[in-house]
Amino acid sequence: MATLRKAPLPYDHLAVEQKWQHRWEADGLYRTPDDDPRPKWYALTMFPYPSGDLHIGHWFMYSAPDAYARYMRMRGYNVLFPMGFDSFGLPAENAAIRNQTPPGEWTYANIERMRRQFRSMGTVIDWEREIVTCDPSYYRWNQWLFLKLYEAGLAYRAEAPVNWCPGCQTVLANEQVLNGKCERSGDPVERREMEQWFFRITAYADQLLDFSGLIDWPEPIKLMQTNWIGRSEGVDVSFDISEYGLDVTEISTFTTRIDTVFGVTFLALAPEHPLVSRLATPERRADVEGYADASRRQTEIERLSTEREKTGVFTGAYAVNRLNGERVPILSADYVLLSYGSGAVMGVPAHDERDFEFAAKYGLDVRVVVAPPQWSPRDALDAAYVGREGTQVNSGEFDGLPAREGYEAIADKIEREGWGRRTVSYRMRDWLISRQRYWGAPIPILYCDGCGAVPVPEEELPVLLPEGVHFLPTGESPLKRHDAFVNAPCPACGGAARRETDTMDTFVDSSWYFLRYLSPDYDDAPVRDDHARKWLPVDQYMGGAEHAVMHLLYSRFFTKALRDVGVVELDEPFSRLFNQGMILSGHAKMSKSRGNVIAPDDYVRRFSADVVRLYLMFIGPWEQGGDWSDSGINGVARWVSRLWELCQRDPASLPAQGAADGALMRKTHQTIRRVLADIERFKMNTAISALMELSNELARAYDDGAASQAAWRDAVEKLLLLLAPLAPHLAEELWERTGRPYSVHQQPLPEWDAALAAEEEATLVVQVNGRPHQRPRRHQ
RNA sequence: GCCGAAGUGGCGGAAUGGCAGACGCGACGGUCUCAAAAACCGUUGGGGGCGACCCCGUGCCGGUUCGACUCCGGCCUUCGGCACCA
Repeated sequence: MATLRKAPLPYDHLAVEQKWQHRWEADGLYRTPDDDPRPKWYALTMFPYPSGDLHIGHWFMYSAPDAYARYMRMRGYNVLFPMGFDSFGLPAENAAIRNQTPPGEWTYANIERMRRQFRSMGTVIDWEREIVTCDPSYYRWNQWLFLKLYEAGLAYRAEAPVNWCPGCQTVLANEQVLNGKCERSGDPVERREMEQWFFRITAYADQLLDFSGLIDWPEPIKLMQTNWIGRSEGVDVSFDISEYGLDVTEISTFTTRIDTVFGVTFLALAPEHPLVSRLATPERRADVEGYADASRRQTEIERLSTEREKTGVFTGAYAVNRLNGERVPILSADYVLLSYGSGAVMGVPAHDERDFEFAAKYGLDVRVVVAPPQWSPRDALDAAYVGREGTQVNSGEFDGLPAREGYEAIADKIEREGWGRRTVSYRMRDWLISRQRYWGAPIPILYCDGCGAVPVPEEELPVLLPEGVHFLPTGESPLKRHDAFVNAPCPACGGAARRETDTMDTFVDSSWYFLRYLSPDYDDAPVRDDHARKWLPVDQYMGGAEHAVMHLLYSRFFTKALRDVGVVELDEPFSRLFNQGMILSGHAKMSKSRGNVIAPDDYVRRFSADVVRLYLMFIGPWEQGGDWSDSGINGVARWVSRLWELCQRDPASLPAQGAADGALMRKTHQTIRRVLADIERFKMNTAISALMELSNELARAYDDGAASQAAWRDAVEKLLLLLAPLAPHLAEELWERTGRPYSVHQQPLPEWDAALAAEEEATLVVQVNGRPHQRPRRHQ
């Protein structure tokens, strides 16, 4: 901290801040009563993982929401602003493996430290409502909710190809794989065939695409969710393979371009498609199975690489295109994904870029069936024509129709003939929630040889995580080797059964945590009905955009699913959403290896929590993040020092009438208007700069003796009220020292008067040819 | 490749159709001091002029408008998301 300002603040900030923190807590100033008659406002910020320290990113993330919550309180709302810890997860387990400390011990020690650090911020958080997701009193309800979804058919177990992270020794949900790598550890993800638990989020795809229940969400987040869900309308059309005498007589394919079906020159099946090996002719079998094995062995990264040349292999079999009776070859190709549509594609090289590239490589025919404008039958295509504008050609009875009409006419015929039907496909997959790790909520299921998968009865919840387990360096879950945990009687038949040893994805915990704050100690349900009715939905949610398709989508799904099983009456969890940006240091992400980590505690000791908070908000618009600079925080400390001195000036020496009274009042009302509007929109940076301007003007007016005592007192009072949400300790201390009644945080916000805020004289700018001309002198 | 966001002084940023650069940082000059730090005062987009002032300037090229950082079209760069989704 070499460049930091050496002079401390002109007051003992540590003593002042502790004094008020204790007083507020002793008075229960920030308790949120459930029976308060004022209108409710549920403000929520994403809760942290208890990694050990409240770092500067947390301070950045919580300063603006705290100011916002305080602002809403002063606007007269009964504001709920709770906090908790998202405390299941891998770091605790990795720490346990490293030093053989139980994950719970490590986690709770971290939570304790972070609670202290949180308190040093001086937030408005109601700690009586704190929740800790790794606590049995919380995860009991996680398990209970799982059972509700299970009963409703929304939780199911299935064998499926899954993403396996070798580093984390567990499977991952699709959303948790980025570019073929584990979102957490960065290890390349492998494909495995495993029996796992899923939540049927796809059943809600259309509801999740409907954002009409939201009041104000960033458009980019809605768009990301829309793209992630990836709804496509198209047609399922089948091709005849009855000539092979199998029990399966047709292959179904999904297409969004049924207008191009007369251009089909091959069929491509995913290598894992069950029909591939059955259709392969004896002489092709070895090649086909070798190809399937090779694609199975590829990692996600290799398979997903778009630069890679498409590969495939001929099965030796043919399928009949029922629209024109043609026999087309069936190939197996790894650009076809088993998990999308039916895992089979009708190949139309003339009108699909991928099919075109594939056909070029394997010498397959290219037949134009949607003629581009200005196209002549003699023209060969040098690329696929994917436009929807064009005329049907080579398409039998549909020739001459515009392709858009051809699409409908062909779809009608297919439905009439029973060859297929219009349908919708989604990119989104069901949510894989099994994790092969210890530190999570156990999935409350038993396996019995006689009865199969049996849910743990509600009254036996929670299924407790056993303590005192031994961790192997491989990361393998100790639950698997824990006989006392695994062996349990079957609830159905009383015979010997084995417990599920997988735990739930920690995103399950955070999908409903906003409910538990409403009745954290309630024992009969995850949330009390009357409390849910009073407080929900969350009015303003705040947090990082990195959760666009994970936490935010999961929470929306959970809310709708819990509504449907009767737990809550709610369509959307979060009415308004605001995303903050990221705090950087030296224009780079903070990391230990870069050595650019900013430790907030050091700065708090030197400058006060208020200065750190003010600086983090002053650095720029909250949604854009910002770059930490030591000289920047010096500037805020300087301003706080000036404010301290300024607000305590003795007005006794001021006159009864001041020459600048009008100007001062105008500035005061303009400042109120600006600050209120800015905090509302999370533009804390401009709210603070407006206060700086007002304080500058106040200082000038005092020095010039141009303010009356009354105007001075009024302006200082409004300045302190506006400062209260942004610098709560400083405002409270100055409020007291200027003889005003405790507490500034129980005062209403000042109001502004449009007439008083209006400029008294307008400057008329004369423009000639659009340029200012003869700029008038400004009158002082 | 597709989708989205953003490009403004030395730096963080302000202004979303009306005097570009508020507020702050940094820098420079000054006051105080034996000296320095801190604090305080002043100057600070670039260029020109002794001066009142003048010219240029918001990533690039065009357009709309009396007037564009702001709206429209096309490009460039950076960041974020998705990435063979048929």
